[in-house]
Amino acid sequence: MKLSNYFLPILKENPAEAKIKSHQLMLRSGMIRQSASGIYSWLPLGLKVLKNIENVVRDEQNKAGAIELLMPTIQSADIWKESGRYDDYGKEMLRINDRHERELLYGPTNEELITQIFKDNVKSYKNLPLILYHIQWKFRDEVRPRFGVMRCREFLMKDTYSFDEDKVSAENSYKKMFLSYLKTFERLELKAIPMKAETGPIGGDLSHEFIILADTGESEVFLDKNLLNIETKNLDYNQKNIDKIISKFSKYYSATDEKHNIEEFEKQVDKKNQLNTRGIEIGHIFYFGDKYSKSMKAFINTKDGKNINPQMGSYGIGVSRLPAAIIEAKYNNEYMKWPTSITPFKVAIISLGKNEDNIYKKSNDLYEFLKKNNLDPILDDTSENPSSKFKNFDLIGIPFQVIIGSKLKDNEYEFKELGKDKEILSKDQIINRLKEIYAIDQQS
RNA sequence: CGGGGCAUAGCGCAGCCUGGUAGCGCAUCUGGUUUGGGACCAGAGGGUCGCAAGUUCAAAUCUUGCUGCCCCGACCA
Repeated sequence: MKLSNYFLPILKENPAEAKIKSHQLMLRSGMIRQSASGIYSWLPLGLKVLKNIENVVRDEQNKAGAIELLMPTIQSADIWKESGRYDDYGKEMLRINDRHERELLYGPTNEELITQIFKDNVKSYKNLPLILYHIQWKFRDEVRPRFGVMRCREFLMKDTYSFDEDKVSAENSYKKMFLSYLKTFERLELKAIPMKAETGPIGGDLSHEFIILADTGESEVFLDKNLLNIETKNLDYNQKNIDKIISKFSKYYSATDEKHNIEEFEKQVDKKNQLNTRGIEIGHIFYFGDKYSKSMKAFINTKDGKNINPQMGSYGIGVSRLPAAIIEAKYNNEYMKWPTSITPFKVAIISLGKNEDNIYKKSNDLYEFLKKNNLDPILDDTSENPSSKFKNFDLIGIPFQVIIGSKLKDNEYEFKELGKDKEILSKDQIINRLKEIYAIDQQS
């Protein structure tokens, strides 16, 4: 992409309404714009990040054996009456009437609809376990939307639903998702800590929140510092592995303020390892048994000819919250640096030349070359001042820059990884370097 | 929903107290100079001052009502 043809409305100053750094940065770097309280448009740069995150999440779901489908945003009130949640959900649910005065709603979650789909189409234990998911927009009429896309009303969520014949099998599905979440957040370069959680309106008896530590987080958390050192790289989806990693995490104390128990905390955790800080919830998993399958009368036949309600779980990741969460976790007050797995462009070429001079031509050649090699570059071909270009690219956080100016010889390119020193490289060296970086990333 | 605040050009703000028909910086457009860390000169465009009513010869400014947005709390991916 050439910047002169792109849509990247950058703001030099922080809009007054943005109070936390992720919100400020997302507005300033032209990622999002607010259209109403808690409702946002995603501009091209923000959309690229969002889509890239979505793809990482999707890839890990697929690897865990979940199968993607797509349910609508608008649902009929009928199924919610059946499960009993039409009244329970209260004002947070956006209710709509159509022209025939039929009651509809903008889905805040999809347990009812997926159970309906399941019950209409699955009858046998032979089809279990079954794990289905979708990535779709949700609406929750929050009492107080705030912090940009962090707590907004319309948001993109990945929600997965598992169906199993019995509790043991259901717990395996739960553990699979547990692992999948660790791997997903690892790829997003986030240190996510699973914590035992309240089940809330979804109900059930087993639940974990995945929380990243950040001063601006909405919940207070208490944990053992040892949790921060648990290695989550290169985990496979085999049962041994899953049990091992889960037991590692369960060994140490962690809780949100809701579940926090001071006595246990003091007893279990050495003074020097006690950490009391704030966190952002980026994922939440639940096992809730037959809560929905029972109320909505979903049955399957077992091997010995009985009819039973399947055991269910649901698993959410706040996809549209993640760009903000990643900024909160990674922005160091000087520059933003996107993880290579989700960066909106793989490399920025900053041309300091004028239209049609040699520097411009050299920049353009490199641009075409990188493009051919699938290294999705963005070329700043505008006639802005150099300093303004540097500031803008530091702001939008593309992790690698190639700067081309008059100081360099013909086959010299200034290569810079954000936060590190400049190097002078040749064209081939740049390609090789970038291919290495991004290929390694794709393998994980 | 309770408490607090704000609303003037795309963004950041001044003007309001003491009423006289709107201004600054950045951004945008034109011409020229400049080009390695937010440049310079000259010119230009852009606002029914959130909406409505009232007071007044006259309202961005005073009064009342409404709406929107932000912050703190209870709720959540």
